Amino acid sequence: MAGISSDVIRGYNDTIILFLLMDQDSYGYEISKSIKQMSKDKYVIKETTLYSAFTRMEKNGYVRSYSKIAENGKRRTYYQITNLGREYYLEKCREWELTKEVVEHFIRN
Amino acid sequence: MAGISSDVIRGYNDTIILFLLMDQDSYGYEISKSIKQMSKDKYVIKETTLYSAFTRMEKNGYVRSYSKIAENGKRRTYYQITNLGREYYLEKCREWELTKEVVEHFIRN
DNA sequence: CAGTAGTAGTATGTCAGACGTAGTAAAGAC
DNA sequence: GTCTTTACTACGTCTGACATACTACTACTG
Repeated sequence: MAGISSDVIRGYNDTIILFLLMDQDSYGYEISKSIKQMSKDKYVIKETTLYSAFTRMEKNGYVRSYSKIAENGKRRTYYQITNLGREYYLEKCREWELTKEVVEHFIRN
Repeated sequence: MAGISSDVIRGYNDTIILFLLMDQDSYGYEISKSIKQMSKDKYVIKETTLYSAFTRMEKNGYVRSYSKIAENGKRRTYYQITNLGREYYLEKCREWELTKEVVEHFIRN
């Protein structure tokens, strides 16, 4: 078992992305690199998963997007977390604690 | 937030059910009661989710089913975990530990 | 100077798991 | 004699993740 299967992390991709937007705006490629790095290569988010998460979260009002020309002259789509996104993130964190507690009753080490 | 949303636990329903079959054979209704009780009402599995998990796991060779007439004279479908099911369960437990480690990097308390 | 790797995405369609709704049927509770 | 609990089955829908493919520009590499 090299990495993490998608169904396990399902429902937490949004949370992970929002976490990375808490302190500064960011864009797809950078976020995917951050996830890979922070998880020590244990989780590499798929591009399509990432970008569809952005679309969904923008629709839900958790993030806002804007275009910016980066230092290298290339256009990038940046994402900014909204207040609603921050609330959602914190709610998901509480939910995670609850889930963890429940699941661990059924795990044998 | 009363309970746990389905997408969070997704991918762990099979594991939870297999855990409850580790020590003795059981059937749908009993398993659903056990989950509710062990999670202190924090997680109540939907009937359709439970029974479709049985079907899937039987197809995958993780459980075996047989009909039995219970004390009360009613017919019940019992499920028994297989060796493959036990292996799968242990693999999911290891996966859970890994997932937990990864997700917690992105959770703020 | 061509080819490859990295950066930064978009488009389209498929699949699996969870769930909503509904229905069946028999036993026990009030 | 109706309501609740027990014990399922059938069918259709939705969502998130993913496979595949494509665009386009930059940097490096031999």
